[in-house]
Amino acid sequence: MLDIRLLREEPERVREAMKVLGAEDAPVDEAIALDKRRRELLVRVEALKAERNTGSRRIGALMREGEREEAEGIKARMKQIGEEIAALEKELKQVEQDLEWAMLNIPNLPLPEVPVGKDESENVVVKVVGEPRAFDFQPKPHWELGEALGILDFERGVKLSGSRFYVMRGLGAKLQRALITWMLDVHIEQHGYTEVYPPFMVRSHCLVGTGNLPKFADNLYKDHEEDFWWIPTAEVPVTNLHRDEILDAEQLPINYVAYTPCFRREKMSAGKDTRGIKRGHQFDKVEMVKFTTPETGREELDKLIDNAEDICRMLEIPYRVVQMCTGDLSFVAAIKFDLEMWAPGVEEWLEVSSCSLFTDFQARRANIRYRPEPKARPRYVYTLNGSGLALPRVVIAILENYQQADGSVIVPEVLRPYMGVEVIR
RNA sequence: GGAGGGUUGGCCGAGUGGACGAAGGCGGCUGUCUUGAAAACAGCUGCGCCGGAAACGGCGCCGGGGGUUCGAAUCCCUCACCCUCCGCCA
Repeated sequence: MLDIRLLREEPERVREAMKVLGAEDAPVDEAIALDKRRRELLVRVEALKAERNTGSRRIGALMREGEREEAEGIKARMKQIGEEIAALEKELKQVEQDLEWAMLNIPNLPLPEVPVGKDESENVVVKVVGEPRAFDFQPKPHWELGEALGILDFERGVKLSGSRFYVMRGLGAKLQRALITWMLDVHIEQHGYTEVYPPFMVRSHCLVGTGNLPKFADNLYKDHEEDFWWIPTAEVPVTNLHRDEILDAEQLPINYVAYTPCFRREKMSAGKDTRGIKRGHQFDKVEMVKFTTPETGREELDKLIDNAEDICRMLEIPYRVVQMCTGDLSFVAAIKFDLEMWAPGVEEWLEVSSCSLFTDFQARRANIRYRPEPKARPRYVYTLNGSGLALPRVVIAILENYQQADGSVIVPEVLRPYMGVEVIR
């Protein structure tokens, strides 16, 4: 959520931002009008309430003194004021609800350094690391390798749960588990993160906090009897860990890392990427989440990206860093970089991480603040997150980059202690 | 799933239809005293919103929402969560 004062004081700046984001339909003008109306109503309601409070206190005093008749007179007048208040409050409540809705549907503003562009075609490749391996045979896609090795079972996944589900078995299942454990260990031991194991189902207010609701309900699974939603990413429960809290400045930055499964409906990409394990309704991810002060947020993003890149480097898989242009930023991000690993079998760059700085956008929605100085007023923190990394796609990259002519796959060196074998065959 | 008891300020804890500012304690901050500290004493001690250049004033907040009333932490309804007991169960 943006600061309403920003809309009040610099509406042009906000409208300009909506233009470069391709979000001209965001209800900026509605919000400005509703905010104005809200304050008009508030001034009147509060004046009436002040009058009623004074009157009620007077009634109390008169009753104690036994002046019943005079009290009755004031009572009658107070009742009338009460009715006026009720009428005004009814409108006020509606205006506040409408304003809230409008504010929840206005996206975050991009940082000035974000390149302007209309869609993903104008994203900027910031750097490419590592050389794609030269094969002396035709590299196979992971679904062929995985099925032949007996470590990926698509048919049975579909039998159990339909399309976009698969089963991992044997060393395939173990490879994924090894990656989870190893990545967690790297972030905990080498990058200083604290491990968190959160709930995989959350209440809707958490999703509002991170910005998945109300706009993106379409992509989420929910229980239809109770207010439980399956998390689409660990970002949701972990960011909400500190909702409605006021943190101490010395606590910041807070660095969390969490492994969770993620659940997504993928309605938007119906029919896309249905082959293999690139895009399932359920996938695993190790996610990093940071809480920082506004002053350090931007540099912490660089650290976060570097922490994610470390995983790519240690796995010795070629990758590139892509900066999202304004038109491809997510609803909540002020700036965002993706990490993409090269997959020679499917011949594409796979998004394995998405690292974003949300400034105070999520913090305002989730009410996460900190106190800069012991006595000072609380301020909103900055939140950040990034995958470190998304599992099935790293499995794809490993299978396809480390495959051998006979269809076997060499285990990356860093994973061998976790796998217990050097080759999957 | 059933029955009962709870949810009060950073923490503990009192309260009950009216006295403006929710007692008291702890913790924290400031001051006095002291060479310094402790102790003692005194004062301060939350969050949000609105108006205002500011000083300051007002409104709201005793788990969430709604209701009764001139007036609710206090009564009623409802939801959530916690505790105890029973049942069921890995």
